[in-house]
Amino acid sequence: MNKSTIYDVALRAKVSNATVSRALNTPEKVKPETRNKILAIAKELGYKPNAMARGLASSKSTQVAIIVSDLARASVAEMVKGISEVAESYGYNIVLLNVKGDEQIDELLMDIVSLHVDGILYLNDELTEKQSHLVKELKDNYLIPIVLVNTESIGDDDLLSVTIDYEKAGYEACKTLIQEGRKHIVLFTTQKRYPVSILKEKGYLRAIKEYGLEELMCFTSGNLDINKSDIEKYLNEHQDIDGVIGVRDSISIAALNILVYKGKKIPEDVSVFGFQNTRYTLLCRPQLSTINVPIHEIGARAMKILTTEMSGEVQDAKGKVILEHSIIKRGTTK
Amino acid sequence: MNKSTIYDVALRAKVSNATVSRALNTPEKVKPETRNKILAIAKELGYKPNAMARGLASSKSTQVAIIVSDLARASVAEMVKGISEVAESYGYNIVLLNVKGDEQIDELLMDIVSLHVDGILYLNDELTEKQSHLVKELKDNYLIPIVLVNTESIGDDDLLSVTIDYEKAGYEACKTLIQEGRKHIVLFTTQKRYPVSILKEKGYLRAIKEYGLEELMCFTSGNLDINKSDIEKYLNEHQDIDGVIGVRDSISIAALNILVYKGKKIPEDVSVFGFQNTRYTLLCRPQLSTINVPIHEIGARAMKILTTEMSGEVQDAKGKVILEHSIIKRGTTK
DNA sequence: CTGAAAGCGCTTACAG
DNA sequence: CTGAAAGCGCTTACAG
Repeated sequence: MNKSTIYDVALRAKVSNATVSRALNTPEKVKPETRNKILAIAKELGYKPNAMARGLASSKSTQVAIIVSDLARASVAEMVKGISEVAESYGYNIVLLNVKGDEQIDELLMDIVSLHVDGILYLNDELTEKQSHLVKELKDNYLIPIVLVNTESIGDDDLLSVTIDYEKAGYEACKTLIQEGRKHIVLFTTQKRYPVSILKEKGYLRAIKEYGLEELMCFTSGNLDINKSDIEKYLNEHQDIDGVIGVRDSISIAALNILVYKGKKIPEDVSVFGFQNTRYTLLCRPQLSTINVPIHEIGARAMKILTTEMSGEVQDAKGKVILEHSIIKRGTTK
Repeated sequence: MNKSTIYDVALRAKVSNATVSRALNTPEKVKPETRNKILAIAKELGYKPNAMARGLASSKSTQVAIIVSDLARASVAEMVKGISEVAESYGYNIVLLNVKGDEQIDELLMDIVSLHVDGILYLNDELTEKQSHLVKELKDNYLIPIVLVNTESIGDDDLLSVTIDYEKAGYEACKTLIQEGRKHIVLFTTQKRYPVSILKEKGYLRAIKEYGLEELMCFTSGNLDINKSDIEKYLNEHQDIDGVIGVRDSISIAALNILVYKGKKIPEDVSVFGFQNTRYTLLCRPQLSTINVPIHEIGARAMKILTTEMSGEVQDAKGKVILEHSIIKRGTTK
């Protein structure tokens, strides 16, 4: 059993607990001699500051909440991994919170208030209007720094966000297929109206209109199993499709597989394009062409903004940071 | 700005803060009349108990640490999702911690001590001997409940674990292929010696020996990119392979794709079998036959053990809980 | 550079 | 059923 407190260290070092605290947190304020002695004793005693006590006294928890919708999705998991690595390097611990739709969002936010986290990374691309408003309220009422990650706020909720230009990405995805000579390009998107999906659609539509092609959008459930039948039905009714874009890699791959089963050659007969560059893209056959999202940069930037806000230096409570994405061509495009 | 404390509530309700605390935590100890009044005022004031203060006073953080190696792996992400849902239903918050090999494991554990989490879920199937020992030490020195999830301890570190019988699963996977008439069954496993991989290998070997077949094991890096060349090389050198088992779905799928590119028909020429039943299995072509791991049951059971240990009731500090797995046959087996 | 003291916001025996 | 009081383990002005 090993639970020494700051007093145990102070006692052994023959100093006050205040000095021990300083030796640990602001070493420059302590005479080197004293400091070294304290540090040695702390180590010897296996002293580990109690984060709760420290948090209570300093009103800083050194915890950041990460809010996700569905961690089982590769894009989400990969992003959380990237962000948590950055957060750890900043000395923050991650509290992982799951939003399941709009029902329990109130509880969730209450929970966060209780936790007194130093900041919130909201990386739920399935952000709804209700959530957007509540998050804004939370920020305003409790002055807690919040950054939306890989998504952006809805309407006039001017929340900070770090993301890529999904409209442009959608445009480029579509244009890539157009330039391959595709004439009948379908966009498989989500039934639910999420900000990011909508942006991708806009970009797709812009390219379609620019080149005078036909708009072809199919709204799938987003659920892996159900998607399949939605997509299958659509492709059966539209035999002339020669280009497919999915708003998620998983959707694109579902379509890819169906196309192959229908006897299409990829990419000879049909080009397929995804979004996010998840691991899925490497496990399908052929490997999926997609939009690459700079996960680590996004995570790093979001944490940077959060720390700046947390330090209370600059409070530019609005603004959107757009990072560069790139197009990755693999086997599903020519 | 909305930061009322327990005193604000007490003041308005004309009671002591102790009574407010009781009304919130042990309502049966407060007269209904008083209780309702307090609850109403608390709600009106938007009072949210400060988790750090509560934790400090009660020495219970209601936080559980989840330790993972690589959240970007589907099996890990899906498991974390399942477990965090269970933990949330128990009222615990999740602190997500990443182990990156053996280097920073000491820091990580120190961090956990500081955090004063109520329990630890160690769901790193890439568990090493060093980690196993340190975790055991942590448990013994700080009396903190720890459960290994989907993995098990090494050597004589008698840590609690909740997992499936991976030896049996390996045996069954191999036997499934044998019963399809396969004679040259290779096991693609990881170079690094993890407890779970080793169990799968044992099971594979048991079936191979039982039926007098040839042992064929190939040790891959575990890294998605590198795996591919390892596997490709192996398959080129062993043209007679008619059965493939991978210790992870992703490895099996990598092999599956290579086989198809080599002109093999799946499952006519070669059967392929995976482990874990991740989402990957639904996105490959054909869909992968695999061992299904009961994620939610594992999570639920692990949390149950943790809460029991945390309550200090039973302290059966050793023991292995084995849950039932199942075999899922899809398109990669006959 | 160091110490005494107050305070962070709760919980929990102890009395009554 | 309720209150006064001590205490959880730190931090941080304030003095010196």
